[in-house]
Amino acid sequence: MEVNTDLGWVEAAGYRLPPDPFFDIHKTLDCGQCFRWNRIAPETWAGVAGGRYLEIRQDEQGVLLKGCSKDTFQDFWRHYFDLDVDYGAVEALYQGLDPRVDEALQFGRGIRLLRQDFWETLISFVLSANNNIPRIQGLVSRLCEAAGEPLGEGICAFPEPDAVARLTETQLRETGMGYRAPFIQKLARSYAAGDWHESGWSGLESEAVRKELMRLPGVGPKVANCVLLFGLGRRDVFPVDTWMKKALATVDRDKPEEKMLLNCVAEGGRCRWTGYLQQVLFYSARTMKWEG
DNA sequence: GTCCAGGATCGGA
DNA sequence: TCCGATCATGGA
Repeated sequence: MEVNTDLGWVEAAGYRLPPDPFFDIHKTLDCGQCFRWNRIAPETWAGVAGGRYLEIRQDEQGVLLKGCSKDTFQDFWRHYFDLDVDYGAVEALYQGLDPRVDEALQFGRGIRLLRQDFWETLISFVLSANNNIPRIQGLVSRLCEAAGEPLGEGICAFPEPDAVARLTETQLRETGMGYRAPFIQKLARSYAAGDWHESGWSGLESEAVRKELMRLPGVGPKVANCVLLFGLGRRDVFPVDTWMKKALATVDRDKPEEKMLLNCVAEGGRCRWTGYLQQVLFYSARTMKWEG
């Protein structure tokens, strides 16, 4: 018997996915994991990934990938949106362990961890250092305009390593990236030259890959974890940024019911899906401006 | 004017 | 190993 692995179906307007509480495109695209999606209407986002432009809409009928064929969905977007992972089961791993975690899980329900391109994720998160999300989006956008392949109507793909390597430091600084320009230039030159490649890390544990990433210019502990989580599909890492520090500062370390947060940050707290927990906590902390 | 943003790097203790 | 100063930029 043939197994039907279709997740949705083709309509005149594009590819349709039925309503799913564990796929909210607004939370997914607005939770700080990606920088190339813009909300162009209350229900619609436009973005570029893998050299493809997409408009995606969510309403009572579910999610619509506009103008998307079945093949394009199966070949690319299905994997990009991580649609073969059961996020209900992931959420269940952390329910009932900590009141603050429960709140964040409910608030962030619908977030999916995107499987983004490694090179784009690396550059984007090096630019993210000591920066805010709207400004990071602007930097990435201007870098794409400066060196990315045009896709039409002022839309450009994320630039290939050699295209970035061809930019002068002055051209890089014109995007507004400031002191991060030398980092980006060194990364592009070494990567384009084939000095290193992420395929060499496929057999390594996440902690070992993290050490390799941290040898690269502009990559510290936090950026390395974000690249692992969003660009290498490693879900067993827990990036700690300023928002996470604010959230953690409100934890009463003497309350055993709030140990979950601390355990996930601690070395011994690593588990297969702690990256998802981190993401819903980050989304809650940033959106609701957790202070204490 | 000061503070902050999905921090990293550097020099010195 | 750990700590503080410094690093562009722009919005609040």
